[in-house]
Amino acid sequence: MTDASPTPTERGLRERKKILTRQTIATAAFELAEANGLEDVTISQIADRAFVSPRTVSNYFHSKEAAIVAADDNEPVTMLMGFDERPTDEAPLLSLRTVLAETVRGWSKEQLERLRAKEQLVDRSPSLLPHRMAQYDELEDAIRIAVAQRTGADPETDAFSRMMAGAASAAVKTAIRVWVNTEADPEDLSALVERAFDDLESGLSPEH
Amino acid sequence: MTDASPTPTERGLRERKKILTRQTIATAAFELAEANGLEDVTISQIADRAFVSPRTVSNYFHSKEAAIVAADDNEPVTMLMGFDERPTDEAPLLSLRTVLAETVRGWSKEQLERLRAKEQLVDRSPSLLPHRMAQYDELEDAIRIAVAQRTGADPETDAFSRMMAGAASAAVKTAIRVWVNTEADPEDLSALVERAFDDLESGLSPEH
DNA sequence: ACGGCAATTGCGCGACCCGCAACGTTGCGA
DNA sequence: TCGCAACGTTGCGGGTCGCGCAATTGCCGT
Repeated sequence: MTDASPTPTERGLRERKKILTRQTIATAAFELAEANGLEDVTISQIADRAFVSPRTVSNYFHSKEAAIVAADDNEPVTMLMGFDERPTDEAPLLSLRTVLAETVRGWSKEQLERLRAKEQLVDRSPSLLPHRMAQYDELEDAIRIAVAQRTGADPETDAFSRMMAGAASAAVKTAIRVWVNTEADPEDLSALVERAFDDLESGLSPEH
Repeated sequence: MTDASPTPTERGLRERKKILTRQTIATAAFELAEANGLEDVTISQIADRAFVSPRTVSNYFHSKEAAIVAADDNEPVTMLMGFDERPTDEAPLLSLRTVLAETVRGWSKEQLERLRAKEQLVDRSPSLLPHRMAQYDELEDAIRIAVAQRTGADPETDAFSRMMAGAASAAVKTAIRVWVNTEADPEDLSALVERAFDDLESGLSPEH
């Protein structure tokens, strides 16, 4: 995301098509960037590949960087699906752990492959990094709001839900980064998420 | 930062002047953005105010956004000063807590005021957000490397140091965000940092 | 079926990004 | 002290981008 409005809960064909267009553009941008390198991609190329006009590309994204990074959108909203169904008295950190690990476990081989490719592309092209970070920040926001809603706190000023959200999104980020940097891929991504949460639950004391 | 190279350890007049120029440009950019709004600031204006040519502004920063956000640089490297002097057997989280809280405590009234202004500017101008996030990511990187160095782990693949870094930088971020959103400013920023670390140490269990 | 509304498009302009080459200053060793 | 090599700064130029505006297209609901 990074751009535009809150994801509409897809009413009508109209909304659906809009989302599709967005994905198409993002995917086109990503594929071109991976093939040609970030610098050699222009908005026109992206537009051509996505069967829209250059102007439309700009309508959906501020910049080509934002478009590239939005490819294969692992949307925060999607990742948190199921959180509200967890028992209200459960510790929020446990709910998050469960839901996030579950979500990640559900990702297909192809999704995972694209995720890895995306992370590696970001590593190669530093100017993508800010936009990637903004995505993690979106996840953090979504978590913060969900947690605050459960605990009845004010999402803006409550330190605890903020800390929780920061820690949980950091866990996801950590798992992904370690997974990407581990050539051998000895462990499953969702297992890495679990391990990251283990660290959190143990107060980050060095007893690994 | 977000841009350029690792901060040189200021040898020679040359390096010093370069850093000064950078700061001057960033400050000019920030002040203009705060006065006129992000959209109405041009590189030429920034250049004029910093007494350099527009081309030089581009030499220092990829974009005006990056320049604005770099104002009053609370550099990660600076924030971690003192970490290496902590006893080697101390728990890394405690070292971080101590050093970061100390650093923050050392910020002057003016620095704090600019920090608040900067955060609020970012809130008003969403396209600054990715760059702001990249700054926090830089802090995270610095922490990760420092921690891995102490524990002798590989900074790239070690999950624990990554998690630690993510959590610690999230603590700083949390403290700052809460502090900014708290109109009354009832608590000191460094106290908020301490509280965030308290949450971490207690494994984020909801017993506040 | 049709009226309205939202998405898409083309145009145009001002800003931006960056390679290149010229210029001036700095720092260092002879 | 002097001179040269290295480096920061600048102007220029061209390609790209971001976006306001207005016209057009095509879907949607009644």
